[in-house]
Amino acid sequence: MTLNKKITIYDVAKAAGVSRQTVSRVINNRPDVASDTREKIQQVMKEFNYQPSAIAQSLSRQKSNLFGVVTAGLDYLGPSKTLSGITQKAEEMGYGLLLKELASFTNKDVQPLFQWFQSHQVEGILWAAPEIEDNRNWLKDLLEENDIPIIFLTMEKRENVSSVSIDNYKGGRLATEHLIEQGCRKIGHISGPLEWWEARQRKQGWKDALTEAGLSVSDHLCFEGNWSSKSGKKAFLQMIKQDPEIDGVFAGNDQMGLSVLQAVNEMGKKVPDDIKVVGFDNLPESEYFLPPLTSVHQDQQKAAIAAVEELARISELDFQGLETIAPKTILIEPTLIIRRSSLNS
Amino acid sequence: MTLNKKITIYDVAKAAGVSRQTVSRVINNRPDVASDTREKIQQVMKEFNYQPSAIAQSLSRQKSNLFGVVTAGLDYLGPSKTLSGITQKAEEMGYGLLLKELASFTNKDVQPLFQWFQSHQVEGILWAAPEIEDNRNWLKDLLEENDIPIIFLTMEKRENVSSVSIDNYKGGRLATEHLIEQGCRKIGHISGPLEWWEARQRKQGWKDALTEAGLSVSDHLCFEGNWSSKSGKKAFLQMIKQDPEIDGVFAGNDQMGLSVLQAVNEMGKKVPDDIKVVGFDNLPESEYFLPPLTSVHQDQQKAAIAAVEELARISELDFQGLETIAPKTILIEPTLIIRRSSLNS
DNA sequence: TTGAAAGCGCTAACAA
DNA sequence: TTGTTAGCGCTTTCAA
Repeated sequence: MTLNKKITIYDVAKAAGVSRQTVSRVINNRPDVASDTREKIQQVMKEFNYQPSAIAQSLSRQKSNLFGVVTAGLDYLGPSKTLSGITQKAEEMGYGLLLKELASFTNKDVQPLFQWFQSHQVEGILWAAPEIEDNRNWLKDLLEENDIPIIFLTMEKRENVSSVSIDNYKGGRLATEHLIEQGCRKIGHISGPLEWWEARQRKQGWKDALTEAGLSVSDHLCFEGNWSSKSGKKAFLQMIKQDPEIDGVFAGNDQMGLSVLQAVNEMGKKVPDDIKVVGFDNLPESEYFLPPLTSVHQDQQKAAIAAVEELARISELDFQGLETIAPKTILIEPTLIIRRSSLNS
Repeated sequence: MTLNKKITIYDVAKAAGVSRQTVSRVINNRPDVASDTREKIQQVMKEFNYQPSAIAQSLSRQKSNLFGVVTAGLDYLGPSKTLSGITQKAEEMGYGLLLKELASFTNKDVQPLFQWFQSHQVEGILWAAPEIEDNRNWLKDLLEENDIPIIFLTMEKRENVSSVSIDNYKGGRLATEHLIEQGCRKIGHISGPLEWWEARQRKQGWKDALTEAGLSVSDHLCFEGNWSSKSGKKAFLQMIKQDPEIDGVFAGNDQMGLSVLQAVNEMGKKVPDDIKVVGFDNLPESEYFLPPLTSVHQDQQKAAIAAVEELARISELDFQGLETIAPKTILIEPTLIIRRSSLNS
């Protein structure tokens, strides 16, 4: 009893000797069906291996049970961890996912994307691509034109939009304050690309921590990388040339932190004795660097879960026509994982 | 002219003073519309910001333009690189993607998943989760029951199923042969979990390379890890205890390779002078390990692209009712990236 | 507890 | 070149 023709509700109804509506009631677990009728129908459905068409249901109910997800840079660890959290939570809550990956981080032509989602009747959109440069400029237009609930992961707080972000500023402070506690007095920062909001936040955290501790924050203490190990090394070499007395480095991510470890080693100096290093992201491998790298841990999974929950809440209310949903900004706190690279021996 | 009520083809037709059919023709770029009629309609569509409902189109055409994607372990690098390739290529070819992530690698209850995809009328399925243990046991049942075209990424060759895989066996050989060339005579292997097909393949490549070179392949030369740096270190320590004369290690991935570097260092020995190391995966960071790690590079992007192309081909033919599509197994060749960890100084 | 009729938004087949 | 008629597979009234 397989394939050939697609089984429809009509086939089931006919075989069970009832009307399509009654079958529909069974599908939707309505109470108003005689129990023997129900059983009969269920049996036929099983026998035919019947699957109601989600498409027909969506059309009829005007409800798709689908969320749209926008990601970018899936070959990076952060975005895919976030996506993983989204898939798990969405599954748990019974939502399907339509996935789009931006071709580039700075893609600004988001119109087609929204139209596509709209035409597929998604009930909400999870925007899980990082905020870079002015790649949120379309937001104001969007808010007027678009009536699909949307939630952003990782972006600057805005009053009229819901978002869930890791507190990168806090992370920057945690890292820097720790280095200060460990006795560092000249703490450099290798930032991510400053078009990234996250990179700017981390840098600001570094800056404020230094200022509060009464330490100097001159420009030649911060160099910009592009997240890659290669760029981190280059930035570090420039930095150490400008100021050979640097005794602490806060790297914008672990990859750049890794290359600092390498560069220090090649200079014939020692981490942590001569220079202490802290990274960001807490890669699984960081524990195995030489020496193991202290790092700021951000729980992207947690952020993703919060985002899905909030979106479900919003879209549910939206569906019921309650328009008065106040946008909400959720911040997730990072934590510092301390390892040898930053500790006095 | 935004939102409020959803604009349908009917609204457009009325406003343009034509029938819905004619509008439909314009939507689908049919030639048989007078050019002034077409312009008029297009203008109305623009004015109303009209978007045809993909759901209604799917139902009517019996064609969704959607592929289903199954992934697992998105927080690992491999699966997300693969997924990234899939999204890019699918986008390029005009397919949307419905995404599901398996809760665990060894999930065997795939029935609901298939039913869900089926109910959404996906035109094909990309199975991008690794083959582990007997998590392909459902294949035989599936092939009978399921009529959706499906293509697997990374699995053992099977006559009746299409798949695209990296040639892991070849990768294992490349790594090992390279170590032999560099003069190693006692080459150990730290494998991934042997329930993984990929891990078994890499190991077999190692074994065969040794055998062909006339080197011994005793059991205490291979230990099993679980891909993590931690497990790699443990495996290496066991190995070196059993046979202190080991002068080369082929690690099943770069993470485990990394911890071998660490462990050797802690023993007071040197890589590559005392022990040479090769990894697998060629992580971006591997270039910055101490010393930089030689590694087998697998182009998952390429595999993903091939898979999408093949699936599109199959599903297209399938849609036309041509049932005679011979399953195809595509193998992608890995390459060896040579760095200091394996070179004579 | 069940069924008939209408409709979700669109397209295919046929006529005009 | 355009319109009419019938669906696609299901759900939602409303009536029986």
